[in-house]
Amino acid sequence: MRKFQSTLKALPLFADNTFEENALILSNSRIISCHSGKLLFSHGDKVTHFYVICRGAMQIFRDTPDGYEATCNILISGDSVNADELVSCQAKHAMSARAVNDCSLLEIPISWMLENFNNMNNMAAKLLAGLAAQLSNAQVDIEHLSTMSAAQNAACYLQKLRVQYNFDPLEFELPYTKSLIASRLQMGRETFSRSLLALKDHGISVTGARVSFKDMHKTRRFVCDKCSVSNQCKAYQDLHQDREKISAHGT
Amino acid sequence: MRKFQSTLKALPLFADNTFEENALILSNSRIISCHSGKLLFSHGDKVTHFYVICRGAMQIFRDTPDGYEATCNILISGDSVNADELVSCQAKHAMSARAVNDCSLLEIPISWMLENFNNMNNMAAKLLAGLAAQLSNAQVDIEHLSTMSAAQNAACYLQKLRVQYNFDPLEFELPYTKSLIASRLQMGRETFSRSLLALKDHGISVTGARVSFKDMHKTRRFVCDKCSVSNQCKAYQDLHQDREKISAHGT
DNA sequence: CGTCATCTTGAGGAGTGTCAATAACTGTGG
DNA sequence: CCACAGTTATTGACACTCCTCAAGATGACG
Repeated sequence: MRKFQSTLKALPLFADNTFEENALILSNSRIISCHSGKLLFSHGDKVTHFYVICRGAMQIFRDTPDGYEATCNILISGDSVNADELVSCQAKHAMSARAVNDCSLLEIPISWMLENFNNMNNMAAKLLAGLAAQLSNAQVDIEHLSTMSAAQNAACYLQKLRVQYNFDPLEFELPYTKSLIASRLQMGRETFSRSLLALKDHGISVTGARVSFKDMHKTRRFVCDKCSVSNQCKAYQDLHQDREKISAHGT
Repeated sequence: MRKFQSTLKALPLFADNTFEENALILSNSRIISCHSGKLLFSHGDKVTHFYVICRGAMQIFRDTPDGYEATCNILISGDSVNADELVSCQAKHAMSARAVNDCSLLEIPISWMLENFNNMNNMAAKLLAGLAAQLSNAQVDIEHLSTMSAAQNAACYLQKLRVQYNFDPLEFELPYTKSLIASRLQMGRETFSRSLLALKDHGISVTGARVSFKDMHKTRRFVCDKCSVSNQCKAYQDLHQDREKISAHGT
């Protein structure tokens, strides 16, 4: 168990805990691996555990009435998967979660979390902060959906990816398939494809999975200003520097 | 100050506090009135206070680049106005808030809240629960925006109003102007108007501000099932019974 | 080289936003 | 009680965006 102490230290949620507190958590949890494509849980399943991503990315989605699946979010290392369900004491999962690539997850029983997270130094505050950040993101998504074109939405998402992964500001590779991104943006694959073409006029050229920003001036005029900066709240600001540490340890 | 003890007791956020705790809160806060149409705060203003609605309704909105304003939410008695900003320690308001009708608000300095809410029995948990509920609502909104027609959206919102205000299940009057509701639903006034006409085919007839449900079977097949039940989390389930108490005392 | 998954491109149509004109409602003052 | 102005709501016509279906292209991998 000792070897996972550094894993926990690298997760924002547990970073401020004492050695003893994290040891207590580790003795009541497991680190599981979830290989690419595997369902972690499905809509309607009983909520048994609270999960935090140590490595990899998870797609959170719901099944639409017409048989498709719509992606609500794509979470990465450091993110809590179901903090909202923990807090609102939901008995059943409202969404489904699937591994986008090979993942490591910290798995803590819900009952244990409910009894103990209030006693740990900053965990309640961190959970609050994480929820507030998620809410803020959701509100921005709503704003984007209702006021911006598909192309603007796509451009904003590319910006967000750049910030989230701390990518090279000029060029990077899409970390997910285009279909997944389109689904995340609540649009059809075809519309996303056409949108990427349209971005050429606004300083972003996309060939294959390679995204490159050619003219930041044009781009900045086209996207929403909220997406060029990190909208994480204070407690999560250090996350970028931590990502590498997290990935290094979470195996 | 004594007379406001019952006002606080009626607000879910403070209902579980002791007499002494609420006395402490009252001695560090004010109850202000905000008449219809008045701006409580604007986007960009410094965040100085945490607000809870005792009576009336507040429109939370943002200004769109093209000069209009888009409504994010309409909050009513018992709701916290800016719990997210409190928790994420934002220095400036991300949205604006305006009174839809004459309101009473509990106004607590942010600094005091930050220092003390962790010490009160259940307040941190209540704030968490409230945020989780808001997040869940936002996610449902996204789902609705991207998968349902304008008419379905409108029908769902009518259902939600019925639940939120605990209205007669068969007939009620819209509590806001149609323009405001349309804005809340992220659609044009005209589209909302046409949607209401279309609802006749699905068991809902709207004439003027009067909404009546004629055929629940048809309606239930048309709307999303999440909107017919309260999606508040446990801590807020008692709210319906409390609303009258709140209104009675919050003057 | 074939197979499978993913992505692109084209054509057509449903749904919603926009503009403009008209109608209904609200409150005020004569 | 009625006339008036101001707000709010409805209705029509039109354009545009995005979804859908269908076909073809590209790429990864055995």
